[in-house]
Amino acid sequence: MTESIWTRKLKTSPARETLTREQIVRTALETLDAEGLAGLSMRKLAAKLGSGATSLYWHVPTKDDLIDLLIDEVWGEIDIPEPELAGWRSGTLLYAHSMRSTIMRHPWLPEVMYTRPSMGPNAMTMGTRGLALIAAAGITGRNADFALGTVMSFVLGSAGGEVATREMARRAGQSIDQLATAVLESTQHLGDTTMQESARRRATGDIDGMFYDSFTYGLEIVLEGIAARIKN
Amino acid sequence: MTESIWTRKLKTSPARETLTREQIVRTALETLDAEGLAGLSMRKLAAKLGSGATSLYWHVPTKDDLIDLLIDEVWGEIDIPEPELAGWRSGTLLYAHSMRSTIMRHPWLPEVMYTRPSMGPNAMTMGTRGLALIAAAGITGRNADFALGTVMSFVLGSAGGEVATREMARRAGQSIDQLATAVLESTQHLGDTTMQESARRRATGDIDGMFYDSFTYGLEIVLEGIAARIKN
DNA sequence: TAGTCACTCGCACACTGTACGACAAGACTC
DNA sequence: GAGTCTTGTCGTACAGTGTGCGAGTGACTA
Repeated sequence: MTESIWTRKLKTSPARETLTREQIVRTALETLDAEGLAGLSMRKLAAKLGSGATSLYWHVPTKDDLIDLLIDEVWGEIDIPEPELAGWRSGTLLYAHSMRSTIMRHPWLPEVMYTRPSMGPNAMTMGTRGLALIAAAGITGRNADFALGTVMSFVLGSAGGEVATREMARRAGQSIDQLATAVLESTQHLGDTTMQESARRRATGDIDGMFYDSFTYGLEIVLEGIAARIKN
Repeated sequence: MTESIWTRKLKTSPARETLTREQIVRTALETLDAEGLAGLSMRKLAAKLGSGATSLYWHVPTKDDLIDLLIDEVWGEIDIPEPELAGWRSGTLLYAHSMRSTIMRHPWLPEVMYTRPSMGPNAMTMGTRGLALIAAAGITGRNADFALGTVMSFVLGSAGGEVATREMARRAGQSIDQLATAVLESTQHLGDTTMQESARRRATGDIDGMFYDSFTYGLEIVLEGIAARIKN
């Protein structure tokens, strides 16, 4: 007998201070949320971790793979209720809202989604649980895939449009309200009264509320359309 | 009197061979369609035009601005029928299909859309004509903006998902069918029968057709949802 | 003939992802 | 204790990126 387990356990635990993939993912996520996709470079990330730039490549094959990890990490934040508890309709409603707010917390998501559709474990369970909700509505087979796809497409498209607008304002150094009035002014020069009115609606009143209302209105349309499909 | 208009006109036309913005936009669009967003660099574009790299910057302030021009250029390809001719429902259907096929022709579109929402002239008229369709359905004011936004969000999300999947296969050097069977195999290891069946549906049978069916199914849901909104 | 305008372009800067190979520290075997 | 293996770090280097700057050039005007 050379050692008690206790000291031995201490020895087995990382003796040399070392980078971990979890650590990298966590820090990368923070940078991404704070500075956007353009603000994430391997060198800056390494600096933030206090390591050499190329050390990261031992833990992660490539930057794109790191982003895949980040996407799946974030999918894990989405709540999908059990259909037994919520019923298919309010369950899907909650799911859509949870997906939306996850995207709002991580505004870089839509941009990368259209380059690298994630197939990680969290994306998988999201699919499973989503299909369970749709199945509770009585839709099965191919149509279940389609119906779930419709909800996800809408949420991604809608939330994506919102983050894009906010990003545009940020880039121009304006608040969204300032951007809205700027757009309104630019429509004044055109003779297009339809767009003028639309722009005026956006420029006057609470924009955050309008984004939210737009989302719930569209979600209602989608859910109502699915409900109509069931009855027939 | 110094010159006849005829010779004068010839003189006024570009005497020195010179780059034009239209030319740049056209060539950039070709490269983008052929090689994707990552394949477009200012140097390569200039080389393709037979000019020095920084010459482009006289005609276009920055690469991002060039992409804005390209986005609006492409919006111009979308057909939006007059509501008087098609009625709101089939008019919106045609519009959505036209938007989808435009995105499929220019697969880089979704990716850039979520960074730079376009506000160019073509985007404007697209908005006007879209709102006209919705107005024909009897929806006005805020709700018209919302309803149109729902359709566009769905189309963008759905078509975006499709191009992302195709892009993923391309990157892996596989056909979409090969990708689908690869995904099916990867689900075999998991005990998740729901996703297994879903993956099997995708792996067996015509994938192009399935993408199309998925789109029309979702579009039907959206239109039905809007129709339900009108009746009440 | 001189001057102005419209445009081109080479150079340079700061930055990117990442391949490569040298290095080191702890763990394992004899 | 000595030697080898595994795990991990990191400096250097390469090929690329967007673009600011300033010099240069051809055509037109006064």
